Amino acid sequence: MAAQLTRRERQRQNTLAEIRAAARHLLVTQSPAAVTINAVAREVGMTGPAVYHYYAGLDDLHAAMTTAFFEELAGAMTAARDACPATQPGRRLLAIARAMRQWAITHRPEYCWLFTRPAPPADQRRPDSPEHRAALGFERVWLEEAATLWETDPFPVPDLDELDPSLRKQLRAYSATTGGRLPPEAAHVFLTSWIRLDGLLCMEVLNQLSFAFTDVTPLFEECLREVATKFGISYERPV
Amino acid sequence: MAAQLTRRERQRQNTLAEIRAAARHLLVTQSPAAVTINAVAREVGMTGPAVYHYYAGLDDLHAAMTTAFFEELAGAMTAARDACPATQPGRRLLAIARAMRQWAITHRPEYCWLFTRPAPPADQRRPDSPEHRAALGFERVWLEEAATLWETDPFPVPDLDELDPSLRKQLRAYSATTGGRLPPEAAHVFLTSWIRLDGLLCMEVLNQLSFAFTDVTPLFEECLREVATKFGISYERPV
DNA sequence: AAGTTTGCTTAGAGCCATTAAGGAAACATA
DNA sequence: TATGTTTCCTTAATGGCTCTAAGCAAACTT
Repeated sequence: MAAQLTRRERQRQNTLAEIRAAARHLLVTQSPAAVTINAVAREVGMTGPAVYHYYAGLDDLHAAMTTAFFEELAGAMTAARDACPATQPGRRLLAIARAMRQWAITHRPEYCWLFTRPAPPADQRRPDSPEHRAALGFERVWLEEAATLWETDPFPVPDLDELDPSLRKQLRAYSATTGGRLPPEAAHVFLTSWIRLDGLLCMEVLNQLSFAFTDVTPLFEECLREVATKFGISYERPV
Repeated sequence: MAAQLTRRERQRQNTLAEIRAAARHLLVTQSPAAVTINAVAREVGMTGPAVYHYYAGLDDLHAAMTTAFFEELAGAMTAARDACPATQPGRRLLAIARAMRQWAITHRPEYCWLFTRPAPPADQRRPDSPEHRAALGFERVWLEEAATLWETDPFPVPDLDELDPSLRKQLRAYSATTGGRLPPEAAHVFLTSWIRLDGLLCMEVLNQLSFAFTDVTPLFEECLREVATKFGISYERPV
């Protein structure tokens, strides 16, 4: 399909990627604040205003970075998933979680970027922006596998009637967004597991655990073991 | 003790506080990026360079904000704690956790600020900076109460020998920093509980849960119930 | 009453984002 | 091949930012 592009269009795509790479390089080697139009321009050997021919402004460049990071992260997760047989969604789920942390700690600035980017409240987002679509694609990897697990080998769920009414309502709403693949009570297990894993990861990459921990891996594996229990799958040590 | 200060020194303290207030106002009403020396100066009716007579620069002002936020948060937690009798550390622990979330969601920009401020790795911090001392004071509220609970009514702990060796080592090191008030196995319960509560809070304030939840309160209370179980204390509904 | 400290001012260097205007090269077309 | 158009990039300029330097005036000290 690249061959279908004209020479000019290919050049343009190259430059777009080069600019993104320069921006990422600045993020990783310096800081989020160092990702400026001018600094990026210097990095690729242009003047500042030239960058505006490729990205509409700083916000647009930032959004492109976010999109690229989400896609790369989701790619790492699906790759790890596909290394396990599709007949074992439990193992796949663990593989996905581990790949996610692996990407997060080997690309800490990028993961922090994703986490701390100013996320507007749900009611004022552009659901069709590439950024949002990439974020959805990322979320869906874990969701899809949990749904498959639920369908092939249902895990124990809490009694809906014993949950807080407000929570029940929210779970029903979320269940609907999965097209009913996960009923509300299964969504509860799914979401709380997700929150525990991602909450831990969030604290780790944001350096909020260094007051007590130098290596969070065993903590993550412990968390994973508990999540495995919740999902009714057997925990296996990482290879 | 305020009376012991000269008139000038009192004026100076007033201006320092006024500048901090203006900075906070900008943070809350605009964004973290809006907290600039010039904008703050405008807010208090000075020119930019005048602010440098009060704070050494933007970083210094930011650090002062962080310190003030930590102190206010710790204050809210101790106040809630002291509303419960000291003879019931379990109830106090719950009160502290709820006060922490309450402050976090009523002062969301400030809590995000604390969480996402670029925290340098543990090995390159100034342990005697006001910022660091305030952060310690905040952490200690929860720690002290857990230690008291442990001393008066020890909670169930995991077998140290069954923990990952690396984790064991880290727990021992952390236990030492508590002056031995919490042995390593109790520190494990303490730290994992902390991480679950704070991890959830982190995701909430960073808007990472809005894809599924509009009201995180029942989720937090569920989490608190599990934490209560871990600590062997009775969960009680919030008043 | 004179000297010192303090609190502010303006001026200025050097970043930054962004827009406007224009030149040169590449491409398309007559 | 000559002409027109699109594309890429430039410089210039506006205005915001951090921060330093120099200096004035009021307030304190002696």
